Amino acid sequence: MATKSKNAGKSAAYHHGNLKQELVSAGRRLLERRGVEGLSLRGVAREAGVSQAAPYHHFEDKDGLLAAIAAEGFAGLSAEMARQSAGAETPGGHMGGLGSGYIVFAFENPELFRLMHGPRFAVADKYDDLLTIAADSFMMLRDGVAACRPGASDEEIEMACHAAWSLVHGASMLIVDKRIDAGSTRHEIVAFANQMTSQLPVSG
Amino acid sequence: MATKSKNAGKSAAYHHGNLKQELVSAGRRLLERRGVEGLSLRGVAREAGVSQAAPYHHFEDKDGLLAAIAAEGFAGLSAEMARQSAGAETPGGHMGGLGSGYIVFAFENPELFRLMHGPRFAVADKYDDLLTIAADSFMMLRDGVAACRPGASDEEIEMACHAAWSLVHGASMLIVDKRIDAGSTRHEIVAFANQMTSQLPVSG
DNA sequence: TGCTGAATCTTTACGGTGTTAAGATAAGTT
DNA sequence: AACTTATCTTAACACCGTAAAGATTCAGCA
Repeated sequence: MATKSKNAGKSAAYHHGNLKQELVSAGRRLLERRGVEGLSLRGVAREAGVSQAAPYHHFEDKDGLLAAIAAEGFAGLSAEMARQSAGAETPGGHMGGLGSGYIVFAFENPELFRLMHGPRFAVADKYDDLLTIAADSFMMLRDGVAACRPGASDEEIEMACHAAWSLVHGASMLIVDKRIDAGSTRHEIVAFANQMTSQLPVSG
Repeated sequence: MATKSKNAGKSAAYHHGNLKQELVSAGRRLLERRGVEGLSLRGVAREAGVSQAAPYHHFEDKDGLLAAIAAEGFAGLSAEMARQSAGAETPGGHMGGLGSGYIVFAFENPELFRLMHGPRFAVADKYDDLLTIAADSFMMLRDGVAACRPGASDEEIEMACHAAWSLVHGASMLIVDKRIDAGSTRHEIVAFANQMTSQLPVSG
């Protein structure tokens, strides 16, 4: 009874409720299927079953939608880092988990990872929300590094943090680009990542 | 005298001699001006003063031209690495030079560096020429690492090499994406790169 | 209940893009 | 000279991002 709220029964032609989120989901789906280059706004609208101009009522332009997808990506990255580092008992182990999480996320979401670090959001006087959420994972790394070096100066910590970030980021990129073969299963990737991070002075 | 060869005087309407190389050069020019996303095949043809379909007589498609541009990029990368490491007297110093060259090249050719590591050539059953020349810089790194660890096993060397590569590649990417500020002059970048590579066990 | 304004979606259109097919022109060969 | 081949142009196609204008539904108020 009572088609009171939105979309009571099933026939959601106009106004189907949460197009915005559905466009983001459709975008993520197409992203891993066709790659960053093959991702078109019209294609996303098609996938969501909506006309080509509909997305413009929810996003300023194509980059706006991509920024929303990238934001979900950064949230997933932080979550994976938290997951892999949970339960570690030493600062070094915690650090290794963070790095493994970073690399595992890239391995399991290659196109999303590429989008997140593409040239689109480098300017970013817009997209500061994106930069904020993107900074989360960096802060996790920095805290991990700081915990490994209790008495170190700020400069030392910053440098070690840059090195750790560069190491895991570079490894992720090279794996995604298939220039390094780190295995094909999640388990192998974790092992590779642990060997990798163990080369850093912070976790020694 | 004799307008014997090609393009004797000046008026090169049809057949102006070396369109292929000129398209690559025009592409590199537009690349740093408008970025990877803003680079269109029609734009390159325009810049070279030629019709929109002319490039198809020299390259299979747009990716073919981009691959040629990327190949020049990898050659430049190897050259910069050789330049920065020349004259080093210790294996560690040599290693640091290689890393600095890598990072300096990325800093000075950001869009080219992005193109070189974009998603386009990851498939690469075509483009194996590109992969070959791209492997040059990697082999320089590997030899440098091996020289630092005379008695090490192959596995150890490979792992250390992957770590070194990841470190300099990640730093380059993060600098290009403006997520790390490593300074604005070539001198500052070299200093940053040296601090960075000194965190690796290979150069200790 | 019915009316009104706002939110949402569609249709249509414009210029730009990658790519192909057909024709024009120059260079090289015999 | 004529012929072949390489090179370049023009014209066309489907796709793309985006804007303008119209249609449809929803929410609140009489």
